[in-house]
Amino acid sequence: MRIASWNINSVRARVDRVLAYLDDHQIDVLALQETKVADSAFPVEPFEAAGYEVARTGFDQYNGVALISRLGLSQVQTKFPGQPAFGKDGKEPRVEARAISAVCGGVTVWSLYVPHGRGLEDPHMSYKLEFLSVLAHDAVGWLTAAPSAQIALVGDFNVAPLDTDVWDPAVFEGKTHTSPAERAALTRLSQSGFSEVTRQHLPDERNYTFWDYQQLRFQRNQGMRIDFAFCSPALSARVAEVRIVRDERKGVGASDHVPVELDIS
DNA sequence: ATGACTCATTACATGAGA
Repeated sequence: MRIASWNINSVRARVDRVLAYLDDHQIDVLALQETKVADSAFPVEPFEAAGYEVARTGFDQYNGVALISRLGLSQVQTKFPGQPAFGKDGKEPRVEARAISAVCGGVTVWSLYVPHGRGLEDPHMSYKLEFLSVLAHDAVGWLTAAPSAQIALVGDFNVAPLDTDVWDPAVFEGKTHTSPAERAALTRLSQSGFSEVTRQHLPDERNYTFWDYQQLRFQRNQGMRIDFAFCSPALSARVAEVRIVRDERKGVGASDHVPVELDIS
């Protein structure tokens, strides 16, 4: 069984690329983030024509997550318990489309898009930390309830845990993604009993999953490692191989993130 | 030397991303 996660930065702009990727890489379950589309406009048909089922949640052009599976797709949830809401400038807070889960091939897969944070003092940062804190709390609860559960928490976590996960740590001083608070929030998730399997299998430094569109970041290999896969103990034991598909950053019309793939035995 | 990001939107400028 092969599970992949990919921040696609608009599924409509890249549906052909995703279809080609599913076929070329023989992906069984794909978790997408930043689909940037309302549910009513999601391109479900091309995926169904390729033999996949689709579950998605999206309200507008922001955020949006989806699961695409050819191993079944049941028990869909479009938020995790306690998932925090966000409202800017006094607007009514809303639980954004940043989490979706389903049971696919016997594994509960969560596609997660952690809030960006925007700035260390921005209200969006406390939202980000709360999002990760509640997620870690839920994760502990899921394992307590079912220690042998097969659960994968995959997605764009918007945190670079190590200095070697960015091309130049100095660039990020005073900014988001490398701050102690953000790193601590992600550490709490790794202390929940879940293991971050991409680091386990791919420990090499500067193995990035994102390169900004600006300033020739990809050509200069100035990237960030911010996409991860936290697996429950029973699922971690089945992870045979992990790949970061760097080639998907190449060419016209690439997302700024690349897929992360897990081979499950 | 050049020109320097991409996406979506009651679009032609703005918000968001990281």
